[in-house]
Amino acid sequence: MGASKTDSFSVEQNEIANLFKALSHPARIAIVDYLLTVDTCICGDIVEVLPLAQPTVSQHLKELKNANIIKGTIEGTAICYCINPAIIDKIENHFGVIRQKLRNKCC
Amino acid sequence: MGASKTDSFSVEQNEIANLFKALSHPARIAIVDYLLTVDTCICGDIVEVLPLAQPTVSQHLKELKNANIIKGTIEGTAICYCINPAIIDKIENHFGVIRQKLRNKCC
DNA sequence: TTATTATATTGCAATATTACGATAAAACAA
DNA sequence: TTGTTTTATCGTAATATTGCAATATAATAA
Repeated sequence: MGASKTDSFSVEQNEIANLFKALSHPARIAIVDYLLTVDTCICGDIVEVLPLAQPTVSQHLKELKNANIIKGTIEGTAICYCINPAIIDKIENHFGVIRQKLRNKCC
Repeated sequence: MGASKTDSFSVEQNEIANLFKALSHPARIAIVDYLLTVDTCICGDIVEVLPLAQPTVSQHLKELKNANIIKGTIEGTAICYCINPAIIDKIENHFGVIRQKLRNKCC
């Protein structure tokens, strides 16, 4: 076949997998990194920072937006991007739960 | 083209992206979930738990092993799987750094 | 030795992702 | 209006991922 058997897994498992999928490309990690290097939101210079063509960057930004990892607000001709802190909390919490469960185990 | 432009990004960005890629499929999330539901390591019943054929499960386990997220030790005819706590720490730390940086920002 | 059991690998088809040129759309300036 | 700038979308080629039947391998049991 080729397509993931999404229906065979829980909503939670699919949700967290999709979050990780959004972060599973170095260009998208680089975008998040860049948004974190500056003190404010970034208006319209993301394309210049990445070693990729503009349509490719736009596509990566779209995936990060769809995963709710970044938010974009229109600001004149440019678009201002910000990281969504709630999603970072969610992922961090996911690993916190894993850590808790690992404490009760031995390997 | 089609292939990721891996060389254009830093080693760190590729590393963390590969970690997330290993966790970007619901079957692999389900495997990690399952390994966490029991108190000890699991010897040879992962295939029965997942709604996928044995070769597919084997492939997903291989990807988790390659990403260093789980470890497998041969135990007779079966293989015992465990989560690697160090990797969980690494990912959790990654988000801890992000959270710290987010504190200095406004959106 | 021959079974049996558990896991891995091979090969392939279906689908998804990545990248980018060309083009469109949206907002503003002159 | 026309031009400029910025971002999005379309179309398509190259590559990667997913899933599984068939088969191979490895360890033990009889």
